[in-house]
Parts: sequence; structure tokens; C-alpha cells
Amino acid sequence: MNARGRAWAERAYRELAARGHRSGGARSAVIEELARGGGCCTAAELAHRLRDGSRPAGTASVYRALGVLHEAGLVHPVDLGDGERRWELVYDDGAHHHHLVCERCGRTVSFDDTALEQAIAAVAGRLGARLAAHDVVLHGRCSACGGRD
Amino acid sequence: MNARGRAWAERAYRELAARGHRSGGARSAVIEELARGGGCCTAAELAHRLRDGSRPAGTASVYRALGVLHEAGLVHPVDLGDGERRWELVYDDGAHHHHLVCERCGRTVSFDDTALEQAIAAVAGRLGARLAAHDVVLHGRCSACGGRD
DNA sequence: GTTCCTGCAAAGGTTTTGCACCATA
DNA sequence: TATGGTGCAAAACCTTTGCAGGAAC
Repeated sequence: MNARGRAWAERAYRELAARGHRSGGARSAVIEELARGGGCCTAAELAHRLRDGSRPAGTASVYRALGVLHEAGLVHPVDLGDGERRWELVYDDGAHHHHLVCERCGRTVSFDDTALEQAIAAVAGRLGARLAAHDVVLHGRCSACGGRD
Repeated sequence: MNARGRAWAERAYRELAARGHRSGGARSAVIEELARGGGCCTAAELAHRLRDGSRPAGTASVYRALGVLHEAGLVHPVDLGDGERRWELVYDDGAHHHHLVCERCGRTVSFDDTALEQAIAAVAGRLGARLAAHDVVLHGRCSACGGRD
């Protein structure tokens, strides 16, 4: 696991403890797997990886762990339009990325863009809104699938 | 119904006829209701409105009508994160909007923004992608719920 | 008359909930 | 030991599919 994931996991343990949550095996396994994989996975994928890995966890426990992490602001749900909810890690410094879903090969490309973030901040200001989160999902063809044709 | 909705409905009839689809009661009712409401509704809402209105339609027919309209590029699915798929009308001129979901009052605010569109187009160019569609969903507090506090 | 559309019912997939048991603090 | 976490099973929910009957062309 990279240092970024490790730091996120440690913060998650601290934050959940501060909120009065006890430490349980299934939830810790979910936190570790999220930190290892870097997010962007569905509950089913998470459960599957845990089943093949060190610490299997029941489906309900995976969903409940994700719910608690979401309440604590440690993960953020993303919907790519395929009917399954994905979960992204929320980092301390606000760093995050968005997604391009290729409608030909089905792959998901992650990206970040400063100008896009600035445009979103400007829109929020114009609307008089205070943003807690935002999602951008692009649909089309990735560069490998003839995006430039 | 406004002129924009009427024009969209007429185009929908033309486009579906051109694709060899026959005209059926349920599908026409869905088209009329979408044109009347201007989109941004779920399949269940659509079915409910039709039940209370002139022409009830079965759940399956509503979903099938939306599927056909989607294939023809006449509607676009949007996921606001509440587990239900919403459908937006796709207009001839490409005009569209995005959404701010207030996490306090639950309301959805629609907006459009030229700078945001330009930023998205620039990102697509940088990624070498050709976009067919894109979604932006903002989460936070709308101006009425203390966005500016 | 053939083919597609429709509606009911059933199935499918994801997510949530009830409940008994177990682990943590 | 009191409380919260866990896992199984069942339910709830949205969406899709199978099939028989009816409508459009």
C-alpha cells in the first residue's frame, strides 16, 4: 500500500474512534482494502476481494462499513451510470479526480483538471451555494478507442 | 406544454418512425409526459403521473419507452446519487443543464454555465477523447439553505 | 396477416433490514 | 457486562425479461 493510502486508513481509524465507533474485524478489513486499492470500487468488488484475501466479510458488513465511512466523510459515492455505486477515498487535502467512461471498451479513465475545478467553484459562487462535493462523469470514446477520429 | 417541449416531442415521433418503430399508446404517453414535464424525472414518477393523467401505462412499458428513446439519443440518463435514474430531454441544439442537489432541503437546482462547458471540452481534448455526453452533479447547500454562510 | 407494442407477472441485481450471536471496550 | 459489530437470511427496491393478448401497419 502506498503512503497516501496508509495515511487515509490511519485517519479513518482515528475519525471513527472519535465518533464512538468500536473497531471490528469486518470494518477494519474494508478500510484496509479501500486503502490498498485506492477506491473506485463497488461494494460487491470489495466483498469479493476480501473473500479472496485475508479477511472475508459479509455483504451487509461491507455496506454498513461504507455507510459509516460515508457519514464520517471518509468516502464519497460516485455513480458511473452502470447501476452500481462506486466509492472514492476522500483525502485530507481535498485532492480528487473525475471519470471518463468509454462507451466502446467500457474502461474508466480517471483524471483531474485544475481549470475544471475552478469552473465548478465559480459556478457554485454564482449560484450562492456551498459545495460539499461534486462529480463529473464524461461519456464517450477514450483516446485508445478512436476518440480523435 | 411549451414550444420547446412540443418540438422535442415531434422530433421524437419522427426519429422513432424513421427507425422503424410503430406508434403505440404507452410510448406516446411517455413522450407527451416527458415533453410536458421537461424531463428530469424517474421512471416511477413518469408512471405515476400517467396513472393520474390521461393514459396509464404499465411499468415495463415506461422503462421500454425510455430505453428506445435513449437508443435514439432523445433522452439522457442522469444519476443524482439517490439510487433512481432520472431522464433528461436531449434537444436538437445540444442545450442542456446540470444539477445542484441540496443536502439540506433535498431540492435539485438546474443550471447551465458556459465556462463549465468550455472547461469540459478542454479536458476532453487534453485526454484525446470524443465526448458523447457528460454529467456534472454538485452536492452541498443551495443558496436558500445557507450556502453563503 | 404479420410484426411490433403492451401489460401483467416473475425474475434479476443491488442495497437495506431483522435478528441472534460474538467481540470490543 | 453492556453495547455495538458481524453475518446470515429475508426483505425492499429499482429495473429487466418472458409471455400471452392486442394494436399498428
